[in-house]
Amino acid sequence: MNEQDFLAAYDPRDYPAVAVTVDVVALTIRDGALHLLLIRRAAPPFAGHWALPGGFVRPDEDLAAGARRELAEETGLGGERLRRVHLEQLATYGGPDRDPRMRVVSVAHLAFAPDLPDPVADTDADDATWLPVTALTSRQLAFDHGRIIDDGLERARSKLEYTPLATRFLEPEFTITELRAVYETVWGHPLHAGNFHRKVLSVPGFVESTGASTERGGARGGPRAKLYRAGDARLLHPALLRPAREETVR
Amino acid sequence: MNEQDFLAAYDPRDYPAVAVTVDVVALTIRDGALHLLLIRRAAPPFAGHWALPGGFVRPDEDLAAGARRELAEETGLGGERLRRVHLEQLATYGGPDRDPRMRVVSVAHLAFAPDLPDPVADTDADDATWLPVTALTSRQLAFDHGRIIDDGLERARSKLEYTPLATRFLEPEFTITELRAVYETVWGHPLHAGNFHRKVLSVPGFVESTGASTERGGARGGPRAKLYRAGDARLLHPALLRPAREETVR
DNA sequence: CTAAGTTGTTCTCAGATTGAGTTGTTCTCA
DNA sequence: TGAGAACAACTCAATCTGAGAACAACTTAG
Repeated sequence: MNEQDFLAAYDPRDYPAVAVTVDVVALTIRDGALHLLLIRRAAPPFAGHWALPGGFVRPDEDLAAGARRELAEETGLGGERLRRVHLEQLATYGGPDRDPRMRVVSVAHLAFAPDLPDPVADTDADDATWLPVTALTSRQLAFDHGRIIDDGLERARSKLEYTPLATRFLEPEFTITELRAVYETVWGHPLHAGNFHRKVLSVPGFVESTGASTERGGARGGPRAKLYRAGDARLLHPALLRPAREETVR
Repeated sequence: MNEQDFLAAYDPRDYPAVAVTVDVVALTIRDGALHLLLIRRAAPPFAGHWALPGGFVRPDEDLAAGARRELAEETGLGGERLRRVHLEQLATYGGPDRDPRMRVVSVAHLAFAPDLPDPVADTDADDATWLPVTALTSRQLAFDHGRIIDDGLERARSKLEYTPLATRFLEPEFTITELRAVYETVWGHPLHAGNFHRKVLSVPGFVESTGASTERGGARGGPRAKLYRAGDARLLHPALLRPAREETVR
């Protein structure tokens, strides 16, 4: 039987309930480290554990809209700054036993945000914070959120290779060094400054010059850096590949 | 309110019903052209239109298991040959008005299969066939399946760049020329035979030699080709990039 | 059986891209 | 004022890529 035949004869109330939620893996860079927005659960199951921000999709909203709403609620963000956050669908997690209470199919999303203020104290009991991704063990995480986060991090690392989305971690105007810092913290290892510079400027549409420079030199000296903004490319051609990790063959 | 609080106070029967289905974009190569498994709808809505194979997720099954089951039902495939089909999650489509009857959230999957027999006549009224992807206009497709197919094709094209999954379109033993033909039909343009050969053999873990050769030369002459099987790499390093299309910047 | 044409595989070579290091200059801090 | 930092540009060798040629092993047509 296929989907449509089934639906034709289907009374929703007769069927085992499935809940559809959206969850968000929201990443940002603070103090040179990759951080993740998490919520501390007050109630069981998994009381005291960390969980991804998320909730039910509302009847009138799109999945992406739901994810953006959840992000807005949890960060207190709105308007222009919310619109600048990159949001994409990550994957959907729907194993029968993800949640002990009922079947929950969760459409996970991935967000890249510039450094944001600490989440506002929400009306509900749970508290939200940005946590460094290195500070997490999967034991401290609710449900299968450890797995979702791992998938999100891997997706983020590979997205930086072939899209200009690294710019979404920064303010609209940035220096090449700031952009390199994004790559270094997401990929977790240092890059050659000169080669990175050359590459970024040579990929068409990655960045465009604003003509201006920073007001001051670097914190510990050095000349003022030129400022750039994101270009109009959606994809990087050629890509900016991360150096092969030792074990290319496994 | 977040997901977990909500669920704690939640009685499924009170909530607007959401149906969760899995759909499959199944691709194969027949006679040198990329084909897609489609089902002709008998009943409205979209009677007479083509639709992706799919159906409800069962209470006890995983999303991936549901997709594989749908694929098995529609192709009549089982056992070893079904296991060899590559299946991955594509994306989830859940706009409020996708289906005129009720809210349906559909988790689309993408499958790569070697050339398969024509689908068996199923018990239900609709008939299933492999159709060349070029023969489709979005008008002839039900729901938002045109969009899903487009996303699947683009994903397939890019997966060939950085994974060895092109081998999943072939039998377990294949020649380099057959592998090149997969790339050419999925990407839609010819590749340089010599360079392709060099590249495939130089990427660690892409293919390994069986030591054997084909029984006969090509249909119109030429030497026997060496046979290879898929190697153990999950990712191609370095990737096999498709030639940049003219408009890299848009 | 032979000739003509096709194809798998390996080379060659020029051009582009990459990795690594150097240089020069501008700036901050002590 | 001097020392150190860091932006930006450059150099050079190693590698990778695109394009084409060579050649032997095969096919079919005649």
